[in-house]
Amino acid sequence: MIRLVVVDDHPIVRGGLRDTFANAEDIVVVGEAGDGAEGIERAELLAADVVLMDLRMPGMDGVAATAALRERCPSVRVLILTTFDSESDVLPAIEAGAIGYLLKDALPDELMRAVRAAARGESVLAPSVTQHLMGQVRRPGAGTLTDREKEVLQLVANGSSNREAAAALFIGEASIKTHLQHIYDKLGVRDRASAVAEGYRRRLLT
Amino acid sequence: MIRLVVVDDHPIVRGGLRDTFANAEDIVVVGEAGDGAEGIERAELLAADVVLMDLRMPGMDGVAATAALRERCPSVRVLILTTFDSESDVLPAIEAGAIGYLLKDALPDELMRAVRAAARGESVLAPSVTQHLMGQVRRPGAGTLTDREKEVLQLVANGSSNREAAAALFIGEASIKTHLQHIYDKLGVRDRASAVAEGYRRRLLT
DNA sequence: CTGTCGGTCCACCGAACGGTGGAGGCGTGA
DNA sequence: TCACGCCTCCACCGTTCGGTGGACCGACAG
Repeated sequence: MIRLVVVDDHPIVRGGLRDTFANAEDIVVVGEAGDGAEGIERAELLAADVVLMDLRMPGMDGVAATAALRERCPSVRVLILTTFDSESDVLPAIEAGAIGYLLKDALPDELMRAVRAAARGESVLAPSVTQHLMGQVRRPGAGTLTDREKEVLQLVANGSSNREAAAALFIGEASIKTHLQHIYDKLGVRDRASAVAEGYRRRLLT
Repeated sequence: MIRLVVVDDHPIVRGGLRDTFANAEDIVVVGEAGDGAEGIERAELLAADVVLMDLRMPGMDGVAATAALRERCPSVRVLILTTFDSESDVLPAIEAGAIGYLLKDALPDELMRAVRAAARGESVLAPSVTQHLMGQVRRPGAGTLTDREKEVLQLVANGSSNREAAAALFIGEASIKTHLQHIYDKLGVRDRASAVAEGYRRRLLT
């Protein structure tokens, strides 16, 4: 029996999911929550196997909740169920440790199969989500800049030369160059201009 | 006699302004409004010469109202009177066609002189506002890249070197350099990386 | 305690870039 | 008709950048 916790800020959605899983004899909805913090609590308390998590919620959002839950209860599988499949939603969720990512237009049948797969530790992704992911994997080192690297990139975007960025961060020019090389590798580019462009596309820069 | 309409969402402010202008024998407050849409209506209906416009208001804000009013009644002078002088407030207001921009800490005397100036078609700006404006004017052509320049900037953002961009556009490398120089001038930057950053900030790039 | 990761730093080199000051052609609108 | 904006192109020069292949340190996890 798979113990499921549903986390979504809309009571309607929670009701719909409860109904859906009422038809499955191997899945039982043991708890519900209206925001991330509550979801973590319920999942831990009720010994959930799988958590169905919405992303956009008031208070603690789904990404933060997923990360926190993975930290505290690594055995719990988090399956994202949301309306949005933009890159800026998908990537942080996966990074945070979600095992799957479905869209709310999924059929009840798909949903149940996904929950069973998640319980077994397998990943299920909506097709459009797969695309985004492929795009990331193609770039080795996958898009996660360190804090320092983000600082450097921001300075470069603001017009700093390597020398100026070094002065701003109180480090040597050589370090700036090293950071930039790492940034180029991670973003899959070859110069500062396109690194800045990638930074904006991935919402790393403001 | 200068016919003035006051647009501000705070009744207190409107009252203060009415008092202020009661002492001027060449200015008469013919109407008031609490938001932009109402302000446009009043200004047109009452044949205003000058409109004193707040920027931050519920409903239609001052910038939108200024633009709409300039569109419908080009003879009406819009004088911004607000608390804020940040670049993000000032520039849109000026662009929208405001003839002057004062801050609410202006003295009554200054205010009246500004209204008279506006009625004559002259511009009066608060000192700090002038600074912002200079910063923009210093960049000639201000922010309007030509189609060709946008193409070049897009290519650079996508990682092209000057040589590659030249090949892509079937022109010489020298032309790319010239375009880039123009782009730097217009955007107020000194290198391709920050040009790309500005491009994203101004939504010229995708 | 031994990898691994993040951050710092070094040297060298060729290539690319940015700055400057031009110039000519072409179309549009005053 | 003439000025203006836009696009194209040229030469020269110093500076900066990007590429490579290292190196050391501290922190943290396995």
